[in-house]
Amino acid sequence: MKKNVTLKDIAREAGVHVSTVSRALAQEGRVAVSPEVVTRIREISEAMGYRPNRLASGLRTRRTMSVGIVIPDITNTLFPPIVRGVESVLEPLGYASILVNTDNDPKREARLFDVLLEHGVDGIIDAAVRSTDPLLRNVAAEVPVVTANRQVTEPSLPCVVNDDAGGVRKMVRLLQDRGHRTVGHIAGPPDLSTGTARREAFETAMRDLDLDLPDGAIVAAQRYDESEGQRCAEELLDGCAAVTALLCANDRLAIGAVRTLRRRGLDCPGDISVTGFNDIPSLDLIPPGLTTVRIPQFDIGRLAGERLLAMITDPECQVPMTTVLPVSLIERGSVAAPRPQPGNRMAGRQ
Amino acid sequence: MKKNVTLKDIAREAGVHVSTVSRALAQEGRVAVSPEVVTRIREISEAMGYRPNRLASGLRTRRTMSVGIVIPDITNTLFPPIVRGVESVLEPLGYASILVNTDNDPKREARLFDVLLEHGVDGIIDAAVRSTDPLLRNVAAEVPVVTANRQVTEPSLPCVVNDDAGGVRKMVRLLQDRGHRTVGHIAGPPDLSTGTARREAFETAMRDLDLDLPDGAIVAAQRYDESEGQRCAEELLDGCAAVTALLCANDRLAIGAVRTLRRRGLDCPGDISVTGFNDIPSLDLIPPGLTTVRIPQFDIGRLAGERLLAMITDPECQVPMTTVLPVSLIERGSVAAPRPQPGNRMAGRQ
DNA sequence: CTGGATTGCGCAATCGTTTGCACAGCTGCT
DNA sequence: AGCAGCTGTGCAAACGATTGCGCAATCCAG
Repeated sequence: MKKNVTLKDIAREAGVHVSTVSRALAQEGRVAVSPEVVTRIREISEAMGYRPNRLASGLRTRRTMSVGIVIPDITNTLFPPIVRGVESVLEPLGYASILVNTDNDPKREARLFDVLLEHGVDGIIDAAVRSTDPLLRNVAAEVPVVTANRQVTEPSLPCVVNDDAGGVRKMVRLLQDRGHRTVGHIAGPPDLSTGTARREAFETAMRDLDLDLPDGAIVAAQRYDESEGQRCAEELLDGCAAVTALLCANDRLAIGAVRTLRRRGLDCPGDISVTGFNDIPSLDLIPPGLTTVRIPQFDIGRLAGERLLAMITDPECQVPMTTVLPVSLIERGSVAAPRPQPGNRMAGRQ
Repeated sequence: MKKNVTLKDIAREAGVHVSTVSRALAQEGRVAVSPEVVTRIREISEAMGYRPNRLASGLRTRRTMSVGIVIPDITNTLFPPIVRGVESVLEPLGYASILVNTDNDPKREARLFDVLLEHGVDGIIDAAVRSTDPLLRNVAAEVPVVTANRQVTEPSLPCVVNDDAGGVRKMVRLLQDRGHRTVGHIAGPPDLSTGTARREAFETAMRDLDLDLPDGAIVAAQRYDESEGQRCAEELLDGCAAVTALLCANDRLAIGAVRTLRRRGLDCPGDISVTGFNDIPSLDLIPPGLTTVRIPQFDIGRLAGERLLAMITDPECQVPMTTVLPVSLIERGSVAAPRPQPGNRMAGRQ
């Protein structure tokens, strides 16, 4: 493991003081250095293969050129594009991203926040935040924080989120257009902003469009995953047989719901229509082709990155508290008109 | 942004010197500190919410408690489980992972290596390495490096890889069992170890099992993605009409190949069988259900993490140069017996 | 030609930890 | 009693970069 070349080495080579080297290499010093010296030092540092020591400079300046990205789980395909979006703005500037997975475990989350702060990250993007997250509040007191995709209830932290309400509204309208009157909702976890926002939007839209919302037509999942989708669909179908469509708070729930339908011998969309949310990658390849709401995953990350960057570079600057990104409806094969005779459903059920 | 509490603050509070605090907090100092002082200092540091400054300690010790993870692209579902595997061993010990995406771009890769080294990572796990990678060689001279999933040609760097050859062999034997005699191969990029290893294994297996390997039955992709799979399948079908099965070097190539078949009006597996490699997540949901080779993605990461950890904690230790993990065959719906009359294919082609 | 402003650079302190060394007090041996 | 060997703690020098301050040298105006 060979020794790295430092400012001192360059200074010795160039016959100047290390402070001069530092200033020559700094892009925009307020202290002037003669142009000739600058170019000479630049050349020497280039030739010697100088690589700044971020530890040393960070120690002195409290700026490490690194950020933390907090997500629930990188194997969930929703998040990688968000991460790439963040990177797309931070990486070109030389920032390193420390990525951590919380697995939705508060203990883990606390530990990971500590790890990030120990490393002195310049800022944090949190896509794993729960609606009420006391830890993050404390973290935000020490370093800039932006939440992505999700938000805290009290909008005390800048966030970049999707137009969840708009997406649900469009979807309910689509189902109404297709002739559905009784729509069930598999809601997301109540402790996540996406879970509650989409649920509230669903209830509002159903009311506004004068559709039927019987008891038991809404079941909330504990987690955003297929098995919960499966479980909730069972519960919902058992509790509310009248539904002709299932609006799910997220694609994975929807995939689980479709699986339940299949196991009950029901066809999607023939017997029951199902819709998702997010339009996660390769969703188009999975039958019956989920009709869903596409969210701009990459842009969520990108904008969150930009907001964070603004906060980092100018701590005084006022970034918008809430940035809502537009969503769009993606129609595939999982929505059809409801069967004319409700009796048909019973046939498939046997 | 409040100031952090430092060793000095604790020292003042405890009425001892900062060096004593440092030693009291260090898990296993060779210099003794009296037990009473240790517990008192521990309590005070706990009460004051002390958080060690990794920058300062890293500056002094050249150990930062962080590692770099280099992958081509986190949105490629092959890699997230590997990343989680690495984390599963490093995170509990308090390591932070700096994750970078190379996009298979050497320029980017060079920049990212610099970023990692500037931050003084204690080691690097590289899952994006090309067979010949001069940059990584230099990096490895400065810090421990383990390659995961892929390896460099000269096994000068410790690697944790899959039994590519074994997987291909099993697959060729399966196809033979099903009655195939002329099998095409969509090979991976020639600059990746997985590309060449699987291709060589394919050629060997075909020869060993005495199957037909006509000219044009092997086409190499430039990248591991669906569009290349599509393109290569076109080329292969045009150049070698006799094949009844396509063994693809990876799942994404296989998905592309299936798409080409569909566009040509050919059925998979009815007209042509197709197989993949890796068994990436949610592959089971995509029709026709790719028969593929499952690789232990998580374990690849986990073992790579363990190897790296060993190298970090004991620079003298000799870790095994090559660790090969067993793979298993996953049979789904994309393989069937070849059609008895080869003429049928032409019918579908019109 | 002189004096104040400006320019270019060096000096040294600093960021928070770690660690080799020194040293004081104590033990136990002769 | 004297001395070697502990043990527990303090001192101070690093690690590599940044930056306020000071001081020469230069410049320009009066």
